[in-house]
Amino acid sequence: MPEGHTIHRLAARHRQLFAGRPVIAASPQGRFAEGAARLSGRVLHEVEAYGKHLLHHYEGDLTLHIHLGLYGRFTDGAPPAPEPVGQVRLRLTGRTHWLDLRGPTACELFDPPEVAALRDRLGADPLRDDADPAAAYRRIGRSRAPLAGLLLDQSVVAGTGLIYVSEVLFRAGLPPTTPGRQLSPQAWEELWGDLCALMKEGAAVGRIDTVHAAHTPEAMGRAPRVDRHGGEVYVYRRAGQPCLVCGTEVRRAGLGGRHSYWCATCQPD
DNA sequence: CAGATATGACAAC
DNA sequence: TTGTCCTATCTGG
Repeated sequence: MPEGHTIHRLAARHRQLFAGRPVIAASPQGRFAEGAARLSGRVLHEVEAYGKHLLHHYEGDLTLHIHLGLYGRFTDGAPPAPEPVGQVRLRLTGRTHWLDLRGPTACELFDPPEVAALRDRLGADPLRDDADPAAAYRRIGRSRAPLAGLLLDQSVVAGTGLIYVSEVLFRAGLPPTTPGRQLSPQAWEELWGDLCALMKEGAAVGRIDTVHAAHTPEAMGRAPRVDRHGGEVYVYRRAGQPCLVCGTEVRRAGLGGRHSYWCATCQPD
């Protein structure tokens, strides 16, 4: 369930549970056996999220790099750890908790140059203090590519996924096909500010809510919508359903290999 | 049960 | 643009 807010939450969780002490690492599934062996017994110094990437920095300049991709997920708990069920790529055990990782796109060990290379190829992360939104606008403002694609490009903005991009464009009243260079610096400033606010709230709460108070189920006199991703949203995965604001049928179209959702009335060309 | 689906990313055409 | 990775969960029969 990973957009950037989830990864930042996981970073805080892992820091709290494991940082400052040695951990035991194992790969019950076997696919990360070598890495787990190298890791095992080291002290976890710091945990960091960068966009959708999670980094565990261990003693001896060894960093565990994890990207959950579409399917990856973590579970944790207090001992005793359950018998591994399914494909557990990595199990960490600390003093007070265990942690299981399944189905990640990436689970690998990085040395410092590899960590630096990762940072270098990632764009502005709305959840990081060191984000550089001006650099992102330099890419966006001179591109003819659709805004949705630019915002999903992790080298432009890091941590945004389909939900946040669809929703922030709805809130800005911009269709996903808007050419990047059509966005004024002021419009970018607002978009970036909204993205930061939405994702910070998402990271704090643990779900994605993007619907303004005026359009909540209570305010509009409708039933709350419970979706698998667990929040109230305007357009994401609502194709064919009425727009929460104007009633127009929400549309969906393929855009750069991903789906894009929008209301043609609230987000006119 | 088989089949479809999923908030992602990358390689190969 | 298409296919592949990889795992769990939800759907329909």
